[in-house]
Amino acid sequence: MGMATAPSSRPSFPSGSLDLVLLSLIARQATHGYRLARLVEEVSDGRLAVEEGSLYPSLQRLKKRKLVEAEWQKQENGRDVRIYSITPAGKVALREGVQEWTSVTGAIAKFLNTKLADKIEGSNRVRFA
Amino acid sequence: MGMATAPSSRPSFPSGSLDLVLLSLIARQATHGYRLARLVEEVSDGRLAVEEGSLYPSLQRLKKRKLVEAEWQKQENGRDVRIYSITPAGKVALREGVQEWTSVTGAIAKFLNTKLADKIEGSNRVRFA
DNA sequence: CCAGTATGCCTAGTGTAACTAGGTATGCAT
DNA sequence: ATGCATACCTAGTTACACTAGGCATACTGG
Repeated sequence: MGMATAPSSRPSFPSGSLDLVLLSLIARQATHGYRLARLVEEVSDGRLAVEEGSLYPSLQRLKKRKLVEAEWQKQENGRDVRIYSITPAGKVALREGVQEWTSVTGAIAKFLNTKLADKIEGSNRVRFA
Repeated sequence: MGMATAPSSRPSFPSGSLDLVLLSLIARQATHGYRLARLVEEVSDGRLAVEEGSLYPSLQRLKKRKLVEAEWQKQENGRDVRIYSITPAGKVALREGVQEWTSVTGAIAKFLNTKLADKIEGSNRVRFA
């Protein structure tokens, strides 16, 4: 309590996944931050949302790690937007990151979905109780 | 140093997943903390590892939320261990948590795996640039 | 004309959770 | 007796998603 708390029902990005999701979007098409936020909601059918306070820091992290480049561009509507595009290093990091993420979430899914009874019962390999 | 002691690049749990994984293990069989750590490594074939500095705080969170109960028990080998078992509320939370986790990681996987080209190209629904 | 809304970018501060790096203690081998 | 595995715990660090603002421009309706 106290704070604006317990918004526990709001879907959020598990720590570490946001950078990867944004990088994957940028990899397919260079765009600006605001549109990335829209794409996240659109592609996930509203199941995910990036707050701007998460979005821009994430983009800065990607930029600092040289996985993306940023460039100011003037749009047709006259607005100046920062277009982010992926770098070669970004493509490598994306591939590795996806693999890592897939591996970890796959392992976690095994805990959450599988019947582990046999694994646990047959666990006399583990010598204690 | 002691035990398995991960090479520092060892994959870690995305934020929020550890409580869920531990709860799922406890749900199948009441056990103590140290064994949970072993089970995590064993079941995940070494892809995941819980450090003790993550393990015990996680168990305390679960206990505080009344999703598990803890009880000191003497083992055959003479050691006193804290046995954690799931509560009815824990079973509910586990079911909901798994569903939530599955939904979120499923949505994320769509970004990471799918060819989004059409989705993005056909994005004139989004009226800007 | 002016208000409101959507677009667009940014940052300081907060809370949480996984981790680092210790500490304590016992049982069992060597 | 010296270490090693077992077993538990906590203080402090770090990373990051989020809250809660601020700033500025374009377009719309009244």
